[in-house]
Amino acid sequence: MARATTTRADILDSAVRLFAAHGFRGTSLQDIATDAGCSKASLLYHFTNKDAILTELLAPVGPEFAELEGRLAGLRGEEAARAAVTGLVDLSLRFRLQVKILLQDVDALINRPELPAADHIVERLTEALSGRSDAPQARVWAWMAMLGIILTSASECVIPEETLRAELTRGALRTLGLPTG
Amino acid sequence: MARATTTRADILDSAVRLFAAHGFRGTSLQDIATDAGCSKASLLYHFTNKDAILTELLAPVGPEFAELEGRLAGLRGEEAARAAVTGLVDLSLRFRLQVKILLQDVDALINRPELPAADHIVERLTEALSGRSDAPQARVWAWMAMLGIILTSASECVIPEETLRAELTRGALRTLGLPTG
DNA sequence: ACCTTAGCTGACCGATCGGCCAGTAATTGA
DNA sequence: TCAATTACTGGCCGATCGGTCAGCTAAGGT
Repeated sequence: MARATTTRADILDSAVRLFAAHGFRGTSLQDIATDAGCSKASLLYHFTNKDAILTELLAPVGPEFAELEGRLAGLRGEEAARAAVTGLVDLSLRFRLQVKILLQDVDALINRPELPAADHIVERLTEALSGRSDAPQARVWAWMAMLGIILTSASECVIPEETLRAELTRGALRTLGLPTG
Repeated sequence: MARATTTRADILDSAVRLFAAHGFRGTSLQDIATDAGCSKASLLYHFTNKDAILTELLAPVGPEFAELEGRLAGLRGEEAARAAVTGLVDLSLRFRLQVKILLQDVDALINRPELPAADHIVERLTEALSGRSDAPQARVWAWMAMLGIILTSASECVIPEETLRAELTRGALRTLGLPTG
């Protein structure tokens, strides 16, 4: 019988927190080992290499995502769209730490002194929507609109610029609950 | 009179493309120098260090963002929200390469084999919205909704989960142009 | 013709990285 | 009791990183 050690679980716990805090590349094996209270060599005894740790952390996401895709295949039109939205919301909330790993490197760059804090724009948007900056739904919509605009513009390169400009504006206004007139 | 050399401009041109393709950390000084057709030492003759290159690339974004914030300060309510949206769309499209730098590390992680390609869900959403997968506005809205959900969920940690779940769903449905019933 | 300077380079440096390996201590089943 | 296995470690390795430096070359001003 194997001894009831918690080292392996400790490593995974430390890794997911450090990856989420400093990014995958920004976290060294020594960082993880120190945080987990073991040696770097012990870490590489439990995992073949650094990548294997990330792989194991992301492993549960894949099948769940595939299941959602399978569910969508049997649906059409508005029903499919609604299922996709609720499924994505559910997955995003259940794997928040994993998503935060993906986001970390973006944060590190967005918080550079040459760039303005994105929070300022979100704050303005939230105030504009609610008059008060602490209304939860206004904050969520403001974040969604801002991230939707900024990140979609970088991902969608095949669409003509004018079309993209018009549709990004329409989509964001609708996200905020404003008429697209 | 100084000689009309293009090395400095070549370096900036190579850097922005390589940063956008492989991320800041994923691009070495040697990579940039090779692409620009000069030595690494020459690169460090024109720029004090690696960070200075990124700083210069991001420099034009800051003032423009600040100007947008200033414009928003003089507006209220729906007018402010509309100005924020059109301003954000404009900035995002004008600094697409810079935004792509921020996004690159996310792409590198999202394209791991354990994670499903996000494009699949976008494809399903687009089909659900339009019946045809090549309708430009449907693709844009699908991307906006997906990125809005996933990334907002990681950014908004203070809001109670149930509120977040409800508002993410409402916001995404509105982005897609669907009733939030 | 000569000096200054801008532009550029190869060689090198210390630090840090992921990863390897021989060896050790402790627990286990026989 | 003892060999085998598990868990773990310190020390080391090669590679790569960002960055430095002395020195070369050629263009310009005088």
